[in-house]
Amino acid sequence: MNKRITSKEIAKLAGVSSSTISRAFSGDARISDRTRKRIMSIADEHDYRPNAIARSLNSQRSQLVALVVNSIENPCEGQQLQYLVQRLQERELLPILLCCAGYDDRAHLMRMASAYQVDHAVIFSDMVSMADAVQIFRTARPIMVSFEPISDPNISQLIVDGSKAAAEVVAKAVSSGRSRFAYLTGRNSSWIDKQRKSWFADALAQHGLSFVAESHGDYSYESGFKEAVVLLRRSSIDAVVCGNDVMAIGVRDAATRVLGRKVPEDLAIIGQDGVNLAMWECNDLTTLALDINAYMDTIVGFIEDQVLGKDGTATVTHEYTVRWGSTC
Amino acid sequence: MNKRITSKEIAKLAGVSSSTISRAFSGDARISDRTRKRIMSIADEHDYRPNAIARSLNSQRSQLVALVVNSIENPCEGQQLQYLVQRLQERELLPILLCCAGYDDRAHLMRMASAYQVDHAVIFSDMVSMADAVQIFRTARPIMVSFEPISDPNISQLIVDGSKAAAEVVAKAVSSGRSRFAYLTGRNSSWIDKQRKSWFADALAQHGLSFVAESHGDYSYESGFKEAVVLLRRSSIDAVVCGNDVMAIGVRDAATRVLGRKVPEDLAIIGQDGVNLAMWECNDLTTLALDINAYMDTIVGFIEDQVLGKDGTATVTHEYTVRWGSTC
DNA sequence: TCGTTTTGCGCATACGTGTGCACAAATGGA
DNA sequence: TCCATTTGTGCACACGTATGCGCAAAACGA
Repeated sequence: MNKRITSKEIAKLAGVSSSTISRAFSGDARISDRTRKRIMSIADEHDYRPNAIARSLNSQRSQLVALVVNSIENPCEGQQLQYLVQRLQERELLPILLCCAGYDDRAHLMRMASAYQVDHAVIFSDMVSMADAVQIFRTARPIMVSFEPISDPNISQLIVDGSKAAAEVVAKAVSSGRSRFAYLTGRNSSWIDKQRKSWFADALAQHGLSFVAESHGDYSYESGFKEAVVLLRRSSIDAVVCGNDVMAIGVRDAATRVLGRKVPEDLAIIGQDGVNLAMWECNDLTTLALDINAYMDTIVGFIEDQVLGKDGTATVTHEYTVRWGSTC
Repeated sequence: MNKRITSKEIAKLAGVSSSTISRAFSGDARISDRTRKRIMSIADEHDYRPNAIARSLNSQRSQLVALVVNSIENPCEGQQLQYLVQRLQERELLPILLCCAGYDDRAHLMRMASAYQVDHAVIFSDMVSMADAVQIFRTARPIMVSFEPISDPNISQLIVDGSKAAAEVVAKAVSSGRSRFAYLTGRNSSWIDKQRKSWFADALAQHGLSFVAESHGDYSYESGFKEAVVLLRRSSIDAVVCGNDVMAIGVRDAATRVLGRKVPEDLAIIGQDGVNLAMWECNDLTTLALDINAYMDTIVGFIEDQVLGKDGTATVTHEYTVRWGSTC
C-alpha cells in the first residue's frame, strides 16, 4: 500500500519536531531560513504536502466551497461555473459540485456537502427549497442566487432584474405589429422562472396586452422544440418569449423546420440568459443578456468579504440588457 | 458566531459518551435501539451531523473525487460530467472540480486537490502532463481518460478508438467524389488530438489520399469559425474534419454565411464527440459519436473496483460510431 | 444462588496538523 | 563577564470522530 508521508516522518528525517515542519510550510517567521530550506528540500524529495484534511480540522477552515446547480450540462450553468471556478481556484478555494438534476433528495445532497464544513456555499439551483438551503448551510452563510429576497442576516443574495430590458423588447415587437404573445416557462414552479415571466407580462400590460398562451418546458432544447409544435399549432401566435436561450433555439427550429414559419417575419422569438451559443451566427438570438463575468464577480466579492470576516449580509441586483439578434 | 455542534455536546445532552454518538450514526450493532432512537431525536432537534472532515482524518477515507477537466463551458465536458457526477452522488461520493482552462500552474492545482486526500481522481484534461498527474495522484490510483496507454500498475486507463468510424465516414465522402480534405485540430499538442487526426489520416491513406491542409483551433466555436475562413480561402477544400463538434459548427457557419459555400454540396463537414447540440435540427452534424453514458459507466466501474479494494489496473477501449447527419 | 454468556457503554487512543507557551541558544550592549 | 533581548525550536494540547478493549449490568441456564 502506498501510504502517504506525514509531517512527523519528515521531521524525523530532518532531525526536527513536526511543529517545525508545520511552521516551515505555514510561512511562520520565527524559523531560520537554513532550517526551512533544509526541510523544503527534504519535503520535495519525498513529495510531502501538508494534509489539508488535518489542517482543516485544526484550523476550522476547509477552503472548500459548495456549488449547488441544476445541471452543468446546461450552457448557462456551464459558462457561469467555468468563470467562477477559475476565480475560486486563484484564491486557493476548491469547489465541491452538487448537481440537483437527477437526484431526488436534494436536502440530503446538501447535507453531505455541509458535513465537509464548507467555508462558503453558492446556491444556483432553483430545484432546492430556499428554506432547506438556508438551514443546511447556515454556518457557511449561503449565497443565494436568484431566490426570492428575504431579510436574513446570515445570507447574501444575488438578484436579477430584467423588467427594463423586457419592456424594451416588447416595445419593439409591438411597434412592429405583434400582439399575440406566448410564454414558454422553464421550471414553472421556481421563483426566478415566475419573475422572468412577470417582467414580460408587465411590459405587455403597458401596451394593454397579455399573454394569449403559455406552455411549460424544462429549459432543454427538446422541450422547447416539442412545446413549440403544440403551442404554435393550437393558437395563432406571433411572438414567443422563452424561459432561456436553449429553449428559444428549440422553438426556432420547430417553427422554421416543422411548421414552416419564417423568423422573425411570421414569428418573433425572444430568449433569456445571453449564453455564448445564442450569439453564434447560426442562432443570432434576440435575448435578455447578463454580463456573466460581472455577475460572478459579485459572488466572488461576497466570498471575499466572508473570508475577511466582514459581518453583515448583502443583496445586489444585476440588470439584464437586450442583446439584439435577428429573431425579433 | 454560529458554531457547529459536535458529537461531544450531543453526548452531554443525551447523557452518554461521544463514542455512543459515533456508534449511533455508524450503524454499530452494539448499541440498544432505545439509546439510538433517543440520540437520533436529539441530534435531529439540534440538526447535528457528523463532521466529515474529522471522519475522513480518522478513517483515512475522504469520499472525495477529484475531477480534472479543461473547461466545463464545453458541451462535451458538461455532458460527461453531469452524468458522472450523478453516478458519484448516488454513491455518496462528492466531486472536487478542477478546471485547467485559465489556470497556468496545473500541477499546483492538482496538488491542491491531492492535499485533500481524494480517494479517487479522474483526469479528463489534455492540458495536464500525464507524468504530473500520475505522480501527484499516485496514492489515489488515478483514472486517465484518453491519455497515451502506458503500463503502470497504479493507474487505470480509458481509451477511445475511432479508426473504424473514421474509415466509414471517409469512404462515404470519397465515394461521393471528395478528394481535398482538411483537418482542424483542437489542442494540437495533446495525444488524443493527434490520435483523432491519425484515424482520419489513416483512412484517407487507404484511398491513396492525405490531408491537403491543416489548421489549428482550440475546440471553441470562434476558433472553428476563424480558422475556416482562412483555410477555405487559401486552399480549395471539399471536406473538413474537425477536432470536435463545436468547431465543426463554427466551420459550417463560416462556410455557409461568410464564404457562401453550400454544405454538404460544396463542402462536407465532419465533427467528433457526438454532443447533444450536434444533433439539434439546426445543426444535424455528421460526427463520430460515443455513447457518453456507457463511457462514464466504465469510469464508475473503475471507481467501484477501487472502493472494493480490488487491486490491479485496467485499460478499457471504447469505440466511436458514426452519427450520420446532413453535413456529409 | 452462582457462574457463564451476552449486551451496552465508557475510556483511552489514534488520525495529521496548528499554535501558545516555555525554554535554550545566540546575540548585543555595557 | 554578566545581564537583557532576540531568535529558533520543542512540548503539549486541541480540532471531532472511530474503535479496540475493558467492565458493569443484564440475561440465562442449572
